[in-house]
Amino acid sequence: MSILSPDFYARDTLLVAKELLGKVLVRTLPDGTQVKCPITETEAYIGRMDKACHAYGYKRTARTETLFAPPGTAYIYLIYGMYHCLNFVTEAQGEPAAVLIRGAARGENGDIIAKNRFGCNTDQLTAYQRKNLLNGPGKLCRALQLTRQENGLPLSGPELYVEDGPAPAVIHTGKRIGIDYAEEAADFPWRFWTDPL
DNA sequence: CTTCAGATGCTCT
DNA sequence: GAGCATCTGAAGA
Repeated sequence: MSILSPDFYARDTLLVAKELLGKVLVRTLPDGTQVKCPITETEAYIGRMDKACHAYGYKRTARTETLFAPPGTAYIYLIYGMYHCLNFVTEAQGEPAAVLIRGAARGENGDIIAKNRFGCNTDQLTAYQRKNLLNGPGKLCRALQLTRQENGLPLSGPELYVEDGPAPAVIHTGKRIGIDYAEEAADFPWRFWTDPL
């Protein structure tokens, strides 16, 4: 499998958000273990026109600085005081835009995910826990040990990158989650997800 | 299955 | 000081 290059990310954010579905997120943990997770849910944020984007109107602060980094950079921030969200910077450099990774499926070395989320082995999970391992941005970052320390990492690897993968047969589209404050942008249909694998 | 409250700390005004 | 791109456990239907 080939690693997606910066060229993949340096395109229209909505297109990248849709094409990321089915691609495989690869996280190399500090101990060297590689965990792989096919991406199942994404959202687009485009500073140029999107009041929900942290860098709306090209607002440049300490936090949004990463959104102005080259396409193919990881933007990770703390939300609600205790969870992290993983994004990939998109568009041409200087355009603050990104794709939020909201959900994924369990792939290679999935045992690590059960350990990080619930502190037990995969076969000890309840059916409910099994279905809710990676279906949210905070859960994903917890499972893959991603924090603000990993903010700004290039997606060219080795700590964090995306491999090519099969496009899903069906892509669902809808409103984004948790941005009711964003006025008209709250209704933009910029959330994309696949059927459960 | 559903709703609901609480946790918790960084960021910007 | 206010607000936030969320999650969990408890309680009710």
